[in-house]
Amino acid sequence: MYKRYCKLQVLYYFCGMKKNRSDCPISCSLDVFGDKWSLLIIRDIMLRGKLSYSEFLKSEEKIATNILVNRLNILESENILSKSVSPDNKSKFVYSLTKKGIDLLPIVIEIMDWGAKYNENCPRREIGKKIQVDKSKVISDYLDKLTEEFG
Amino acid sequence: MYKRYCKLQVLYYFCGMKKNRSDCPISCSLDVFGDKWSLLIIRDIMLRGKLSYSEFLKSEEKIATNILVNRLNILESENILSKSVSPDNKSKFVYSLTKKGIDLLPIVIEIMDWGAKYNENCPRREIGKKIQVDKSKVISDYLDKLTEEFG
DNA sequence: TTAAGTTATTGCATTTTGCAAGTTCTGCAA
DNA sequence: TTGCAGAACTTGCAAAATGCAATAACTTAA
Repeated sequence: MYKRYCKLQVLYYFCGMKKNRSDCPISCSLDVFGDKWSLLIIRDIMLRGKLSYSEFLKSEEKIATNILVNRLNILESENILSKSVSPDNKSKFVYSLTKKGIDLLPIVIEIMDWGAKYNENCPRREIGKKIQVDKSKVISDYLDKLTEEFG
Repeated sequence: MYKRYCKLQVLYYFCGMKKNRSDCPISCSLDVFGDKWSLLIIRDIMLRGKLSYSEFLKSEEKIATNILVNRLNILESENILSKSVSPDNKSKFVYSLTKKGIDLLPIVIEIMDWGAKYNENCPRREIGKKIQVDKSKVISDYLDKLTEEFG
């Protein structure tokens, strides 16, 4: 029963919501991931090795289950994530980044760097420190890693 | 009368809303500008030479007046924008980017590049084409320009 | 066929957004 | 000094999105 609902949700997304506010690339991008949750899901899968609904749910920001389902559907509809049955556990789904999703990496890295620079209460972890030393190397290294893993 | 209200809005922002969802720098950044409008205001001032309330209001995405006031207050409270009387027209305010605001440039550029790459209906303008050729040069050129203008 | 793990839905309260209309403020010119 | 026009801001209401807690559906393996 809820599969049908899920498909409806995707359908609504494509039918009703496809109106971009303008043809500005920044505006169009924000139409897709301009909210407080989408890029955190991307972060989890991109930098923290999380792959499944239940793992995303455990993140410290405490996303609600309905919001998570909704965002996963949108990101899948937009071809940023793709969903498949886990090879390890056949009753489980795993999400992977498409090329389009992997290409969000520089945005995520820049946001992380800015956030760490201007928030005293945000400690830089390994990756944050590496970014300070050589940001473009971090990006190209992760790009290779993600391409190997998902691409 | 509305000046007092404006100060109240800022007060509410500082008192009530200062709860970051986590100490992750990405999450903290999104707590500030993770919505569909804030970065469009930044874009207008950063790349389009817009400086005032009435100019922001004219952008093609058609932000509502109450949302615009709210976001300007937040961005000012967060020390991303600063507000002053226009030297040209004393009955007018102009906003300028702080250092913290200028440092959003790489994020904005990366979002623009991604958006142009994955939206056929988003034509690349001059800056979009320059980004394809040499992104880091575009960033450093604009950084110089913005620093001279605002910094 | 049932238990355990995983994913999805629902209903309701709260918050945010969108929209349209109106208000206040400021400087300037008559 | 008054009135006007441009600019900035507020308000009220409807609509949409979010947050929360409880529940339901699905899948596989035993």
